[in-house]
Amino acid sequence: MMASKGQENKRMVRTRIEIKKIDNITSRQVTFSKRRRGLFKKAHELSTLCDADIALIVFSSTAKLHDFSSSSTTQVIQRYLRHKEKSKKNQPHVSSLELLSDKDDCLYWREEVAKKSRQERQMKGEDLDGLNIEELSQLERQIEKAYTRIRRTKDAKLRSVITEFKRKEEKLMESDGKQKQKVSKTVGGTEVHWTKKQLDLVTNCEETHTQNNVIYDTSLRLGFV
Amino acid sequence: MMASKGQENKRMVRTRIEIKKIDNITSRQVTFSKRRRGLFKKAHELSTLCDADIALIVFSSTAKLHDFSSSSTTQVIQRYLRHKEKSKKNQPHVSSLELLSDKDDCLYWREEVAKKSRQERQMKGEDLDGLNIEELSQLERQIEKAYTRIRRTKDAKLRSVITEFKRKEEKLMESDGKQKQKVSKTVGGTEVHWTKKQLDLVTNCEETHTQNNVIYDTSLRLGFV
DNA sequence: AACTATTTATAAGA
DNA sequence: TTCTTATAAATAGTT
Repeated sequence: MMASKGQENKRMVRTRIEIKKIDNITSRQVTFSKRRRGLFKKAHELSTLCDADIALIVFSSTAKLHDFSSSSTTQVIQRYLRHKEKSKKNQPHVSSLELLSDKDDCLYWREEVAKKSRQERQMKGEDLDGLNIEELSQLERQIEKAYTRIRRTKDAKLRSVITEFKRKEEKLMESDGKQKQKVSKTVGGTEVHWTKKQLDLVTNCEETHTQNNVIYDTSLRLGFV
Repeated sequence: MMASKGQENKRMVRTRIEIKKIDNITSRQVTFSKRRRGLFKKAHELSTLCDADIALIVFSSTAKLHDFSSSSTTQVIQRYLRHKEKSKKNQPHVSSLELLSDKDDCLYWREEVAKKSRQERQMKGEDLDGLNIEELSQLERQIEKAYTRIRRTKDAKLRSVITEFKRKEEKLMESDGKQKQKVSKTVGGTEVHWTKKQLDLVTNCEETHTQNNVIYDTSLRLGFV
C-alpha cells in the first residue's frame, strides 16, 4: 500500500504537535475522541494499580459531558468538597460580608440567563413558532446585518493573511538575489510558500462557502464585500 | 548500543504489566507518582488541544488529594452537578445542588449571563475582532443555517395568511350569491381585501429581501426553501 | 474506522 | 526522589 513509492513524501506520517488549541474543528473532534479515550484508560489504570479514588469530568468544546470515576463521581466530588472545606477552616474567613440577598440576586441572574437563552435559540433559528411575521422579519434583518459584518471581518482577516504572505515572499526573493524578478504572481501562485497551518485556515474557509443549503453569489464572497 | 550482546538477560528491562493493584507498597507509590504526573499532563493537553473543560480529582491510597482543572475544579464540579440535575428533570437546578452555596450559585449565573451576552454580540456581528478565521467561519455557517430556518418559518406563516384570506374571500363571494363565478385570482388580486396591518407586514418582509448589500438568489426565497 | 511511523509514557534498574 | 534506558503504549497524519 503506502504512499512511500517515491522518496519525496514518505515522511508525512506523524510529527510532534504543539500543545495549543486545534483550529480545525473536525481535526479537533477527532483528536478529542482519541485522547479522551486514552485519558480515561490512564485514569482507570492509575486507580486500579495504585488503589486511588478518582473522578474525571470532561466537557467537550461542544458542551458534551464525559465522566469517569473509580467509584462514583458524586461520591468523589463530595469527598473533594469536604476535604476543601476542612482545609479552609484553618484559614481566616473573609467572605461573610455579603450574606444579604444572594438568593434574590441569584433569582435575578437566572432569569437573565433564561431570557438570553431564548433569544439565543431564536438567533439560531430554533423555537420560532411563537413569533409573528413582524418579529420574524426583524430577526431576519438582524441576521442579514450580522452576516455581512461577519463576512467582512473574516474576509479582511483572510486578505491580511494573504497580503502578509505575499510580502514575505517578496522579501524572500529579494534576499535570494532575485531582486530583478518582479513579483506579481497570483494568490494561487504564492500558495506553495504558505505553511501547512495557514493553508489549512484558508481551506477551511473555502469549505464553508460550498456547504449549507443556502446558495450565495460566490463572486461577492471572493470580492471581499 | 543495546544490551543485546548476550541473549540471556536482555529481557529484564521492561515488560508489560498487568493492570491490577500493585501489592508492594513502595512500588505502588512510585508508580502512583509517575502515572499521576502522566495523567495530569494528558488531561492538560486534552483541555488545551480540544478546548475542553476538565476537572480531575485524585485521592491517593494514603488519602492525599491531588487535583487538576482546566479552569477551576469547583467550577467544573458545579457545571457537572447542574448538568446532571438538568438531564434528570427538565427542571434545572433544584435539589442535590445543595452542595453549592448561594454565593457560588450566583457567581455561576452571572458568569453565564456574561458568556451569553458575549455570544449574543457576536451573533449580531459585533465584537468580532477577537475571533480567528476558523471561528468566524463557524459563526458564518451558524448564521446561514439560522437564516434559512427563519425564512422558512416566516414564509410558511405568510403563505398560511394568504391562504386564509383566499378562503375568506371565496366564502364571501359565495354568500354574495356569486357562487357561479369560480374564484381563481392571484395573490396580488387578493391584496385589496387585506387589512392595513397585514399589508404592512408583507411589505416589511419584501423590503427585507432587497435591502442590505448581501444579495441572495430571490427565486430561492419565493420558493420556500 | 484502520493503518503505521513516530512520539510519548513508563517499568525496571541504578 | 531522580535519572536512565529499553520497551510498551498512545497517537498525528494519512488512507
